[in-house]
Amino acid sequence: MELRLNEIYARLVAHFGPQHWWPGDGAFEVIVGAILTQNTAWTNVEKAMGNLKRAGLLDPARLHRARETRIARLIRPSGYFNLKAKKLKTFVRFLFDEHHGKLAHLFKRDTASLRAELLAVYGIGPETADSIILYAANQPIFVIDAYTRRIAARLGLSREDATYDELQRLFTANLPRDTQLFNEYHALLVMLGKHYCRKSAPRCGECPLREMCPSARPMIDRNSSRKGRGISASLR
DNA sequence: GCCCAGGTGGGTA
DNA sequence: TACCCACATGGG
Repeated sequence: MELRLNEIYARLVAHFGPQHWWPGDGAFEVIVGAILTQNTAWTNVEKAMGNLKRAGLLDPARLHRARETRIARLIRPSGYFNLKAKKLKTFVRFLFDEHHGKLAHLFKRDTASLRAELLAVYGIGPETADSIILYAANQPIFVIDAYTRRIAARLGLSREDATYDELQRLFTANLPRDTQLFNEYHALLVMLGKHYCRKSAPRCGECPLREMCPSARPMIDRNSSRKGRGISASLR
């Protein structure tokens, strides 16, 4: 298994190049982005983040003081704005109540306790918690998302109904525990998912993993027989 | 007009 | 535990 995960990574890097996700943005921006992107396209999140930034609210203390209704108005483009405003407020309240408003204080604890503490906060589930741990706290944990789930299933690495923890174990048990590797690997899987391994109408003909993917051919056949948008159309 | 997007929490059986 | 549902905007 380890060999395949290594080969997958090598192919993705060769195809997409290094991603450098969330490097320059501060840890707090990463957290806000992680909450706003829940079940939402990143382009919409960028609009909402821009609004928050212009309003000077990409700052724990200022966000803590801001009205929830105002936050909701600003993050409207990211969808679920009432819910996400509540989640953002809940997080900063937690940060100030438990950690003096300092992310450095929160991030001091070991990965397992940090994860447990984040999961206890309203609005933070496994993926958001792990995104925060990996991309904001820079601790080695593998993030599982809809793309990772779909790609792993199509590659035959996991069952369709695998749980979050099972998928996470698949990657962490077969890769060196390295923050930078986990960061790049997850970002590359998202790129693959967006461009080739889409939910409907996957573009297997151009996928860098097509030779090692058992679902590639049936996927192409289904599409080409139905709409003529399979490998022949993809390869032009 | 329809499907989809870097999920999560709450309710019901 | 296992489903089902609400939450909502914007792009293809």
